[in-house]
Amino acid sequence: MTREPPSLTPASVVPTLADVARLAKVSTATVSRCLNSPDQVIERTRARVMEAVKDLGYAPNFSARSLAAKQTNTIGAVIPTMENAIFARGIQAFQEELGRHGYTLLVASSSYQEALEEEQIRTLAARGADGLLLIGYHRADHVREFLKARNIPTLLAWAYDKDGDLPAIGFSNKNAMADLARIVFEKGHRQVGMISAHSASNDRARDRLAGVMLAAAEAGLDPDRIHVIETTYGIETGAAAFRQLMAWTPRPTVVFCGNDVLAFGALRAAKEMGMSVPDDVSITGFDGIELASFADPPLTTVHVPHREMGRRAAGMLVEMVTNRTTPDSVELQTDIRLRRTLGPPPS
Amino acid sequence: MTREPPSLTPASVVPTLADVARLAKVSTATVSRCLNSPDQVIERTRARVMEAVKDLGYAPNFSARSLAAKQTNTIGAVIPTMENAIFARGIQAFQEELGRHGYTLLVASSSYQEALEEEQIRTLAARGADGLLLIGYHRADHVREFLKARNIPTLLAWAYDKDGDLPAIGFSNKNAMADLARIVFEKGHRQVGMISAHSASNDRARDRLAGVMLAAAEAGLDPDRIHVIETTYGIETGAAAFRQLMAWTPRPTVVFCGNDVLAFGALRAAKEMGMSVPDDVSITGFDGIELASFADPPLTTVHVPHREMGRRAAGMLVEMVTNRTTPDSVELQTDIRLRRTLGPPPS
DNA sequence: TTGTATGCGTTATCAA
DNA sequence: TTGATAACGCATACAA
Repeated sequence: MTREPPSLTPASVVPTLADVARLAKVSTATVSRCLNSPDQVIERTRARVMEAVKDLGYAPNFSARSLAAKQTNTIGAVIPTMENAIFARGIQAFQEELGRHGYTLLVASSSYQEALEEEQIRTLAARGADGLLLIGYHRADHVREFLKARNIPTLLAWAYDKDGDLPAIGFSNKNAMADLARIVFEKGHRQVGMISAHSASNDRARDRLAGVMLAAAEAGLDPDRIHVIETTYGIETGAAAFRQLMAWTPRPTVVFCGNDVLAFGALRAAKEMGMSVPDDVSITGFDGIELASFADPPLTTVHVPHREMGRRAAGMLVEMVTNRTTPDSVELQTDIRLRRTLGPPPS
Repeated sequence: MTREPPSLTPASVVPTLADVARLAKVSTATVSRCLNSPDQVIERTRARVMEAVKDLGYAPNFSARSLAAKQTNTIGAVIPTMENAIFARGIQAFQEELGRHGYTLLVASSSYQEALEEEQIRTLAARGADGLLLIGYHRADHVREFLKARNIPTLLAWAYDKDGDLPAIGFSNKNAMADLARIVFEKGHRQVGMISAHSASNDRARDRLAGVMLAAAEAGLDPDRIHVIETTYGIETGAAAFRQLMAWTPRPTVVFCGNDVLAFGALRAAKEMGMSVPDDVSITGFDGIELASFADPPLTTVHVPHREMGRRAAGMLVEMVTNRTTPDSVELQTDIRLRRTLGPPPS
């Protein structure tokens, strides 16, 4: 290691504010102003400073800036998993819009585990996230309190409840699923199966199930006749659940799936069992992933505007963070995509 | 705004080291040691400190820690887009493994635009990312120099070149595609189309194209007879490219697609044109996304171990960051999934 | 409009 | 084993 000279020159590998100030022959305060509120400094000196900035290739040290300014320009998001295309898609749009506002995204994932989500929330808070995006309403009380205590602007997505205690952007999972279920019951289905995500710590899953139940009740169906299997996210698990459902007597003529990936699994299992969809059994999904229309046969599902949700969530959160305001929740519209996996029950 | 008392009590909303030190009646240095190198402090005092930490719900301020320690425990990644399932999947695994090592992931996306990627790299550097994950080899010289100058450990993924100047974990896009193409040519195809991602700033796309060309040459095909269309990522663009290709004379009997999503688009277009796959035309993909086997008919493609790549990339990067070492590049194996979209050419 | 000086919450060096 | 105390790089209140 060679000894460095006493730093008359900008010797360091990465230049600092002081280096710029020295080169431009101004104080560090002026340099700082040039970068953060350029209008507060006269044209002439600003030009000089900016040139020094460029010459040195200076970029502000983020940690120092955050420490001094008490804000990180970072938004944290905790999602179940990026492997789920709907979150990947929404988060991508979220991140793009965040970028336009000068914010950076810090993502963490919970793998659908409540305890992990909590840990991630704390981590993001410790990292000084200026705001947080979380999925759905379900959350332990102490987590809500933590959020309150730290006073971190928090927005929920992928769910909407006009009476929720935190602002949200999303849709009514219950109503959306109920709308689909009504169409299904109108076709005459009376033997019903459902493959749901684990609902214990997942209000979206619960609400979708509730939607089916609601429509069933309206159609005069005995809720006890609806056989529900809860399983983890995945094609294989969806397939396994479908097989279980088909062993039930009387055998369901329709299987509602809590999301499109589970539906893909059900579809595969049906094919493997030699069943024809929709002649022997109808299958529906939820989410409207792009590939749903490529299934064989194309999948009936509820389409959700994931990108729009992500994009607008970013706008809302930036607003919340910059103005310390609490916006009204936003309800997005979903729409039903009727495709060939849904038909009348076999006669 | 009410005036705060001179802070005899831990008045602040979020507790600091000093608060903990005061409560535990030790110096801040000791508290810091308890957290970072617990073995340097005697059991008795450590217990006292830890209790204070718990009582106050203290969590270290990340910015301050980073500033003082000159490391952020953050790894940055710039990917084209999370909407591409292969990156979502790989990054998810990357992030999980990173978490196990105590690192946090900062993701940015370039939307497949070279200039944007550069900007994101600079942003991540300014944020003090301890290490960087980038996709593929293609990069402007000044970006490579920037990385060198800042001395940021950088790992490349989704590509492998034993002579590359930066360590990488991935596979040979050229060889993988050539292997597939050889099988295709053995089936007798002589009229060839290819739908490729834009290759100007994308070495993976270039290499896949080169793979087809290599196999074609081996099969004694005139490279000029291979019609290539470059397009942006997406189902619709894939479909449009396919239609163009089918207008070519003589009409291709096989269409290689640079990735599975483009192949899905080609499949859709074929169906819309009333063409039968593979009787009228064969179609192949690349990536092996999970839903490829659900296409109608199921898609022949090259399967890449995305999760493994992400997971191991995390391990390598952490190693690079902690030990300031440069690992050997790792070559992963891909495998060909022959499915029904590939058949012999129509007779 | 610009400069001075202080503080942000940690880590780390050096003594004790 | 522990405690003072000086960085770390920047923002900002206050002064000039």
